[in-house]
Amino acid sequence: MKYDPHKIEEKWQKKWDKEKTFKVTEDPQKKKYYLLEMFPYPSGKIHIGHVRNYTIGDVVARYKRMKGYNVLHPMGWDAFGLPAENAAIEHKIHPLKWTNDNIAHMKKQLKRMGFSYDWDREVSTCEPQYYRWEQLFFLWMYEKGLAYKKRSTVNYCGKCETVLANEQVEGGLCWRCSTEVTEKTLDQWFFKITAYIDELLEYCDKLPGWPEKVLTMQKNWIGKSYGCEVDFPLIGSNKAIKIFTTRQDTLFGATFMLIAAELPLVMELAKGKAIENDVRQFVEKVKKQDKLMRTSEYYEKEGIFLEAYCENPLTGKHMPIYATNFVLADYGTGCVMAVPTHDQRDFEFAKKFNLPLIVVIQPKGKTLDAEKMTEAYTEEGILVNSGKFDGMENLKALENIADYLESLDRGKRTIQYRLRDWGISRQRYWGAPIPMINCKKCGIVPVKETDLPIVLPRDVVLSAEGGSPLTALKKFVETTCPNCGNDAQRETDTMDTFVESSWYFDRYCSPDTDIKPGLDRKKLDYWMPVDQYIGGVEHAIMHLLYARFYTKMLRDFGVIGVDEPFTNLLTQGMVCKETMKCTEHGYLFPEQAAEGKCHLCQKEVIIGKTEKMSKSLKNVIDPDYLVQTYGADTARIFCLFTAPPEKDLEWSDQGVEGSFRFLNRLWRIFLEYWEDIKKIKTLSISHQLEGELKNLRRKTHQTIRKVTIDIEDRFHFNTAISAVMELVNAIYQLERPASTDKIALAVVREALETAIILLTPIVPHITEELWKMLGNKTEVSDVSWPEYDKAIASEEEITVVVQINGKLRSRMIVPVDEDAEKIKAVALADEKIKSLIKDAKVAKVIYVPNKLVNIVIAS
RNA sequence: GCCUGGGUGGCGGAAUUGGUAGACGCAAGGGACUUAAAAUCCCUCGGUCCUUGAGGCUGUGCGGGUUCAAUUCCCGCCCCAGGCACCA
Repeated sequence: MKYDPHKIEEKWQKKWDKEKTFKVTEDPQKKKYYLLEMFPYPSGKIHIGHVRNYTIGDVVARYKRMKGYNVLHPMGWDAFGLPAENAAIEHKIHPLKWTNDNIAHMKKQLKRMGFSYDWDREVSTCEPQYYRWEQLFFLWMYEKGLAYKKRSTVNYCGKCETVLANEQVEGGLCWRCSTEVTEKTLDQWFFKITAYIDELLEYCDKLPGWPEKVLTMQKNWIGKSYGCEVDFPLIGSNKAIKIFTTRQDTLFGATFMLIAAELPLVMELAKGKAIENDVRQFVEKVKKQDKLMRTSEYYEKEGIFLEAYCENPLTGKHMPIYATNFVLADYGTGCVMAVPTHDQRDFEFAKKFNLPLIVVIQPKGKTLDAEKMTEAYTEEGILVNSGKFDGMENLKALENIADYLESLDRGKRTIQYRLRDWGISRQRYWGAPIPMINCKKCGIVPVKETDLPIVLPRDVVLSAEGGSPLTALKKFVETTCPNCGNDAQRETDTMDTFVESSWYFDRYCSPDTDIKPGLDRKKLDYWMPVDQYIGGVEHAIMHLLYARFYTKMLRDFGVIGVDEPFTNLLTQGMVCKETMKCTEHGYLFPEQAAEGKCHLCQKEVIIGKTEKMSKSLKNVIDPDYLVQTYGADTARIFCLFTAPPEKDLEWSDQGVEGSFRFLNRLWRIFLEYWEDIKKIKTLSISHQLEGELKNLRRKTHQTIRKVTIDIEDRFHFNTAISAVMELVNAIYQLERPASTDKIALAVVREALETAIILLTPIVPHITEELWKMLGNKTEVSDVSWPEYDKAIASEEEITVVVQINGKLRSRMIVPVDEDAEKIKAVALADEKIKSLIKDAKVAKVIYVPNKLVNIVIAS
């Protein structure tokens, strides 16, 4: 009987589907476990990254189920987003149809993988019954001032008359028509994430189940810094320029002022001067520069003198004011005091424009000369040229100078954050409508709660040009003001799709609740928070921070009762692959570049960088072929075996074969013993064995220990699988006992049963089949996770190595936990060691129990 | 550029707290079985040197350091990946 994965897998999947094996309800008698994987964007087909993510999750879900937990393991669709609109434009399919077709296909693929989802809880975010609650929350947020409108800039293509996503800008040009992208200012909706900023930061230290690196990234993203706001009076005016600095210790060295070019203040200062036109041109130029690159160390620092001066509040010296490209408008006040002697960027700028340098920090034991400096001195030191603060250590002076500024009323201590409020407006069709109305008389008016949901209309035509199709749809836009009853217009911006993904895990707890607020508090109190969240590390900052913010907000609305949504987080590494490009036809799918030639023009394909698999780069692998050729169990075990979950996986076709071979090996050794072990009972724990059988039984119990630790503590499935492979190898190595040797067969049965149970979360189909063949009435997924016996698993003898000066010289086999002095004596008596030591003096003998002896000799 | 990770044989990886570097698997080579092939089973497999041994030296991105002992800790550098606020 051959191992036939397709037959076995489809049989069990049908059963799971029909019997709703993985459906769960709240059961106060059982301990709950909420396992969540990041839901997918329905891009068309599942990719290897999904298979990896969901296999990891499924192993944990099935493992916890066997451990006796009531496991919630849901799945759904992050169904709004840009690709649906692009598909609509390119293939003339409505985004809804495109999305739903993709969902249907991907759902089939996920089911074919054998994942243990409770499909009755499926959620699709583009459905009004989902986003209506998000619109309700929006109204509540508006009421509390947590949603507000503010002017902000977007990337705009004048030719397409369309707002472009960052992804749609290629080297400053529109991806469709290559027109130069410009900045456009619009009134947009923001969520006030900064209202929760300190709680978000504090809880970074209260999430022990999160990877340290993610918390560090979030802390840095929030970027809390302590400093001072300082006023620099404008000469010839009663106004002042306000700056933020964390380096008030260098204030006496500030010799000029820098302003971000896009600040309105720039044109105000230039107004009416001869340079006004030049300044305007400079500002336009800067606006076109890449925001990322502008602040780079190597980017050309540009600036223009505004023919204006301000006064240093401590020295009284006049400081020329420049507009520049390397100061960010949206951090701090957008103005920076320049201290060329102690900031490298300021130094370069000062050299370029021939501006004065004053040293205010002297390093210990050296004297800096402003004339001879070739770069800024950014280390610690002693203050000079700083009035009454001279001689003070610069770090200590931070406090004193802050006090002084406050006493002069020229500045005050402030806290500055890097994190900005969350802009959620999108000038797009395929998203949740923002439930607001613009009335000429009443201004911005919220939709009445009773009028929700504002359903996204279906009958729109999408094209590459002309902006959001909602704006053009009269029947959607035209409405009456809920306040005064006059004609008014609906908001046509839709919400960022990160809004949907900020609460879908709540909705899974009560997916069918259709009364306000769409979340059943009782059910949420049972399931929330998520015990284990698993997803790509690329979401480490934005998605996770937004979800944390939204959770705290919903808590304050009384909708849920938890402070944080995810107790434990596993960030899996990405699946990466090299990209392939044709000079004429752009990125190519692997099958479009067979034998290194473009399928359209036969031109040589350019192999590009290795990057995260993504549809836009077309460097994707279709998991269907894996399932078709080897079955879902092989695809699952391969994804787990190839690398530990948190590590990036660079795709290679090698290795799948080996995973398939292992399952066949398990199948064959099982068949070898099948007839003989069917009716054999397992041995009691206390049964004494000798020799090979004793060794096999020890290996069996050691394997339980190893696999349990690897799954429970580390999620290191690759080493768990290795351990089971070793156990299977050990069964192969045992000399085949006679059919009458009940004791030996019982040991083999225990080893095989153990291998099957331990592999159940990983490869659920083949194990279910083998378990049934053993004559069991229940299913293996309902079996309790096995416990190992400490006595059986323990070794009696152990290899201890002998080192001389840290170099391996000999090894010896000794009883485990042997007396230290005895072992040292045996090591020194070793023939080989003796001949190596000869007459040298033994300075020290170190013994690491059950591991090694290191003999230190004088050379 | 900034923030965060990572770098170990031909390849994926293992080494859990500073203690035997290379588990397990892939690829490769050799052998057995077979008319043959596939499948299967067995053996070899970091590099290098010779006196071919239960051998020596060397080896975890590069250069230093701490230690009896460093893939692991510290300092400096190189390379790769992710995120950088409208891809999700």
